[in-house]
Amino acid sequence: MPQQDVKVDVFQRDVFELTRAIPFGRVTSYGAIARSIGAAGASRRVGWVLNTSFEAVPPVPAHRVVNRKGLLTGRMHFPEGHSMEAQLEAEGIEVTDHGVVNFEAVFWDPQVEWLD
DNA sequence: CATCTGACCTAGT
DNA sequence: AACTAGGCCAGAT
Repeated sequence: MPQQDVKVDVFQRDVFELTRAIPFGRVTSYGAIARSIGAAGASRRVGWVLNTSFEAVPPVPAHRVVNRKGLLTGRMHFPEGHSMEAQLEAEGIEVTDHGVVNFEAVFWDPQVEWLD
């Protein structure tokens, strides 16, 4: 197996695992995920990987990942009928104008709060 | 093969 | 505070 594929698989596995650890009703950011899996600066790749997460089992709550300002930058990539905003609001997170309301209060930092 | 693009972020000016 | 540049790296053109 080519080295590159291994790298991708590990990165993908880590992103999925951490994203699944986001508590119900909380959100985190691409950069926070990247940092806590030892890939600081690779935040763009996090989004790329999450785009492959919709059919993963167990499910990956990709809707709980927003950008640093709390904006739903990934909202166009969600499957039809499962919009990011709808899923967040179903968890009690208010969303206005493509952004999480009271973002700082619901933000979950894996580095600080992810005790494994 | 060369460039551009993107679910982003940090650091420097 | 606004802006740019650079880094990340797989796909698309």
